Amino acid sequence: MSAEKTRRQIVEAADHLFYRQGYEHTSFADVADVVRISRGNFYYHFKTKDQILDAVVALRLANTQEMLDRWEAEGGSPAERIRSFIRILIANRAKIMAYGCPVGTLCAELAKLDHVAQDGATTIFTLFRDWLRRQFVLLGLKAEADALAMHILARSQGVASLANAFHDEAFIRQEVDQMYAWLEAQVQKAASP
Amino acid sequence: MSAEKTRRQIVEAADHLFYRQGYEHTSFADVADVVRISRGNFYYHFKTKDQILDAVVALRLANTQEMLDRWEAEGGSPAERIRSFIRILIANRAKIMAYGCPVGTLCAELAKLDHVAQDGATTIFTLFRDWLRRQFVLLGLKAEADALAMHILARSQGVASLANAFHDEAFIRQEVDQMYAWLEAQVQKAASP
DNA sequence: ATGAAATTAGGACGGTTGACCTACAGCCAA
DNA sequence: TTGGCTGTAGGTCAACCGTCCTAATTTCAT
Repeated sequence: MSAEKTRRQIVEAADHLFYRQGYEHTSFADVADVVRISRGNFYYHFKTKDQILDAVVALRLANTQEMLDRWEAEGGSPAERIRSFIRILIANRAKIMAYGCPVGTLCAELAKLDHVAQDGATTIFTLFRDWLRRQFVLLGLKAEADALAMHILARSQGVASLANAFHDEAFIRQEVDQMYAWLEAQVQKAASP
Repeated sequence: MSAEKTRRQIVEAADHLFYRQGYEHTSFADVADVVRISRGNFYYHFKTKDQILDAVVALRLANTQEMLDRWEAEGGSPAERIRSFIRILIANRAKIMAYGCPVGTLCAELAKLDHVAQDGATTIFTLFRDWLRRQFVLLGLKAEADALAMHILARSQGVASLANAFHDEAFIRQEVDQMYAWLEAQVQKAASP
């Protein structure tokens, strides 16, 4: 098996486990067991646990960027693209209820560990933030675009947090509907100056 | 020193450390160092780490209930009481930016650990939820009261989450102002049926 | 004052962790 | 065939974890 393939398997397994169990609670052995390799082989690809985390963050950054690019390429209106973002809560509702938001929970954990990769994790948020801001600018809400982006990002985080705590799917749908309505109101506001 | 006092010191130190470092990342030795007692003495008061967590959750429940009771006793309007809740974000902004929301981050961590005390931590949320619901009922919004309570709880969680990730105080103030405005709109809606 | 009970100190225990090392198998160019 | 390089296996290591035990000290009722 090629080194590149093994490395990718490690990172993907770590990504999965970090999301479900948290970074600290996941050991080398956990990841090695999933990939079915020895701990020694593991060490060949990654010298430290921090290096795995860096690779996982890089993977999530790439996956996020790819998703945002795809939404942009699909050619809908800015409003429809923002709805795609909101729709994540519905599409991933099962995982969110079980493990929370992958980005939010990782940032929170690294903040408590005072980990060096903290900024890297926050960069995933920044990807969403800048992308959303751009959509609001396209909607003609240039002055408030960043605040609107942060607002909807915060709403999503809040929904994920409580959905995780209460395991309440109806709550997710209810809040998502409100976010759609809120977005529609912003679109209207932009249309009538 | 009385056993009760030592025990209280342990629980308060653990409460503090669990908030700043997380539950798993905090060891017996960490807590013992803060309280300045031996690990052996520690064991006299708490047999397992889970027992400490239970005590910490109980302490937070009691403190939360006491705060809510105080707000209720202060005799303001229901709207003013809800504003007291929103104001937490401002009052605790420094800690929130550094460590996130104490309730939300604990629930998220315990969910990932699949810990038995998970439900206990969620109960703290329930305290806020029921209290807020009661305030909205008093405002005359009985039918939507629970949804409104969950909504504002989610907004708070979202603000805490992003404030923690971005360490952005201006964002907190901005969102808090919007929450005040949102509350005012709910009050108006209740007044004009 | 004295003995019993409550409280504290300090260390020992298995077990797990991240980190590290060496040995070896497969491969490919010389 | 040889020898170097890549990739894998398995084991070792010190450090730390939660847990547990015992002895010493303090407290307090009698």
